[in-house]
Order: sequence, then C-alpha cells, then structure tokens
Amino acid sequence: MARKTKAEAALTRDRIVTSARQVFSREGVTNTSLETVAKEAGVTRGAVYWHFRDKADLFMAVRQQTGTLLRFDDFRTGAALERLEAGLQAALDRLRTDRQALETYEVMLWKCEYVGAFAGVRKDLMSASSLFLTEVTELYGEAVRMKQAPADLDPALAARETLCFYAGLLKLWLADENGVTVRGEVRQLIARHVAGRRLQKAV
Amino acid sequence: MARKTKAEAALTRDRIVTSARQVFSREGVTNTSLETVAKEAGVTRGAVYWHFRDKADLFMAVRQQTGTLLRFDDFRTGAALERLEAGLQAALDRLRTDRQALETYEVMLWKCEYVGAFAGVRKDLMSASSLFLTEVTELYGEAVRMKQAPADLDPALAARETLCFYAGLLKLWLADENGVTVRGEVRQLIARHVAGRRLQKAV
DNA sequence: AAGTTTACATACAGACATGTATGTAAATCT
DNA sequence: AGATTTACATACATGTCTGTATGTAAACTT
Repeated sequence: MARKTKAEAALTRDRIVTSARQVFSREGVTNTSLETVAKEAGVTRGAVYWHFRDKADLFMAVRQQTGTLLRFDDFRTGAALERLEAGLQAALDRLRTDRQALETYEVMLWKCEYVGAFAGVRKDLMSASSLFLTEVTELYGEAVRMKQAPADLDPALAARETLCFYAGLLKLWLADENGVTVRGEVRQLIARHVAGRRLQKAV
Repeated sequence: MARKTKAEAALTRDRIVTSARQVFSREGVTNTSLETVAKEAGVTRGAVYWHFRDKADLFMAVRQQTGTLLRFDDFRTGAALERLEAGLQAALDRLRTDRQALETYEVMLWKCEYVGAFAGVRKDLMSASSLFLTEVTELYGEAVRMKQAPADLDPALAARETLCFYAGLLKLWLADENGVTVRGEVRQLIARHVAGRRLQKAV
C-alpha cells in the first residue's frame, strides 16, 4: 500500500474515530466489530490496528475527540449561581445541537459496558465527577460568601446533590427520545434546581 | 437425561437466573456467554435454552427476580414528604444490604448496552421513570395541599427534578466504590434533597 | 400400564471476531 | 539519492459463540 502523507494519515485516523462513534452508537461498543468500523471509514482493519491498539483504545479516542460537556471556565462573568446555571444549560444545549456530542454521550451512558478493559474508563468518569464536585463546591462556597445562597448551605453536600441531578439529567435526557420525562423541560429543570439553592427573601 | 420434577425444574431455572446475574455483573451482559452461565449454574446450555429463549429473555428474568427498588406504597403513614424520603432511603438501603439487588442494578446501569434486543429494555426503564413521575408528582401535590411544601411548588416539575436526582444518585452510588463522591453521604443527600422542597418558615 | 410430554444433555453446523504476521510503495530522513 | 520508516492492505491462524437438532430417561397423564 502506498504510504500516506502525515496529514492524510491524521485524516484517516479521524475518519476512523468518527466511524467508531457512529457504529458504537448504533450497535453498542461490545457488539461493534473493528471490521465494521474500518469498512465505514473506508479502510481495512489494518488501518485501525495501525492507529489504535484495540477497541478500548479507540473508545478513548472517541471520548477525546468529543471532549468534556461541562466547562464552567467558559463562564467567568456574573455571580456564582448564574455561572453554575449557565454551565449546566450550556452542557445540555450542546447535546441538542452537537450531534457528535450526542452520539458520544449516548454511547458512554447507554451503550457501553464498563467491564474488563473498560472498567478503567468508569474510574475516569468518577474522576470527572470529582472534578465536578470540586468546581461546584467552590461555586456554592462563593455563593454563600456573597450572600447569594443561605449561610447554612453546606457547599460540599449541595454540590453532591447537584452532581446527582446533573448525572441523572444527562442519562434521562439521552433516553427520553419522546420527550415525555425530561427532554421538554430541561431549561426549567436546571433553572429550578439552581433556584432551590438561592437565598429566599423572607415573606 | 432424566426428567426432573416440576419443583426441581423451577429450582434449576432459578439457579440459572442467579448465575446469569453474577456472570453479567462480572463480565457484562454482551460479553457473557450462555455457556459460562450454564456452567456456573451446574447445567449445560441445553437447560438454559430450555428455560429461556435467548440472552435477552434471561436478562428480563434477572430483572424480575430482583424486582423494583422503589416502592412508595410500602410507606403509607406520615406526611407526603416523609413518605417520599422514606421511599428513597429504603431504595438505597436495599442496595447496601441486598447483594442481589446490588448486582442487578449494577448490571442495568453500568454493564449493559441498550441496543438491538435490549433497546426495548431501555423503554421499560423509561416507563418505570414515568411511573416514578406519576407517584412523586402526586406526593408533591399532596405536600402542597397540606402546606408541607410552598404553594408555588410545581409538583410535576419538582418530581422531574427528583427523578433526575434519584437516577443520578443510583448510578453514582453504584460506581462510587471508594465512597469518595456520594456513597458516604447518601442519607444526608436524600434528606437534604427532600428538605429543599419543604416550606421554609419566614425568618 | 402404556403413552405422552418434560427437562434437560449432547452433538452439529456455521458465522464471526480477534490479533498478528507479512507485503509494499511512497513519504521522509540523512 | 539511497536508506529507512510509515501507513496502511492482505493473509493467516485460531478461538468462541449461537441456535438448533437430536437423544433419552424419568415424570405425568389417562
């Protein structure tokens, strides 16, 4: 086979990753054969094994290609609770508008078995959760200091609750294709969740 | 092979289901071969195919053997919010104390790919979510009527938020083997979540 | 008591996936 | 310009899983 240029090789690699994401989301990670991935990327398994060690490695690449949904650092203006809400809304917005992100997260949350070589990926996800906790705890701490949230709010505990809410929301949103449970009201849901942490004016 | 008595056959079937749950939770549903399930149940694949049509059918049996985690009807005394909290606490308690439930839910939430024959199971889960919504909406409605919750609480929306919280909590709890994110504080988390819906006394 | 059905074990046939080894022509290095 | 990698395609060797067909002895049925 004719050797490709470095740039061409990078394109090939990218096409493989894209193909993998699509096949994963159709057939599930375990049921996906690298033959199918290769075929839909317009290459042979040789190319796949050249670029990736095995399916788990390819799966990692799929995740990295999409990156993380939630990036609070994108919102550096406004009060803590507004930044929190904006971050959450942006994450869900991305699922709505970015098909790649949608597919990747559907694979991660509904079409992957975290066993064997993939058990480590689950630890990764838990690390991401820890990071989420750190950031949100910080935000809640700030909210308390700025009297945006009540003084008796425990930032660490509230952050854990928000993590649960967010994790569940993602999972349900992805499964709720008919919009019967949460898809139709994400916006209000997130707003409500954050509002629940806001200091209430005495009536 | 000698024919077994009806009662013996029922036992065999049960052993197969139990074995399936354990193998599923070790190796993931897709990676599980019915040969392994049979071997660990002390039978051959013949027995498995006699009792179940295929792996998906067996998976359903695993789910049914464990049943549902959350049963609000078990708590018929006390105010609505107390019943809600008791139900949620009981569900998580069951995960802690009932190994079978633990395995089954870990399989369902982390070790199953909802694709192909299993796509229908995901719809089942969403139906369960709808049921949850109905029940919890009703509870919140009652809480509002009894002035336990503020009048401006939207029962349907609050129920959806609780659903997200619960779904995320289950998923994170199962993954949090080291207790770093939520496992250590489930009790407080649930208490806090429900408390957030309670009518605040004016300060 | 004979006939029928049950509850499996065993055997068979075929499909499919994986990982590696090998080949090769062009890109890149020196 | 020659030597060396590179970026794959092809070929190979092997293991594994599935579904079904068939056999069989005991449990039920009538």
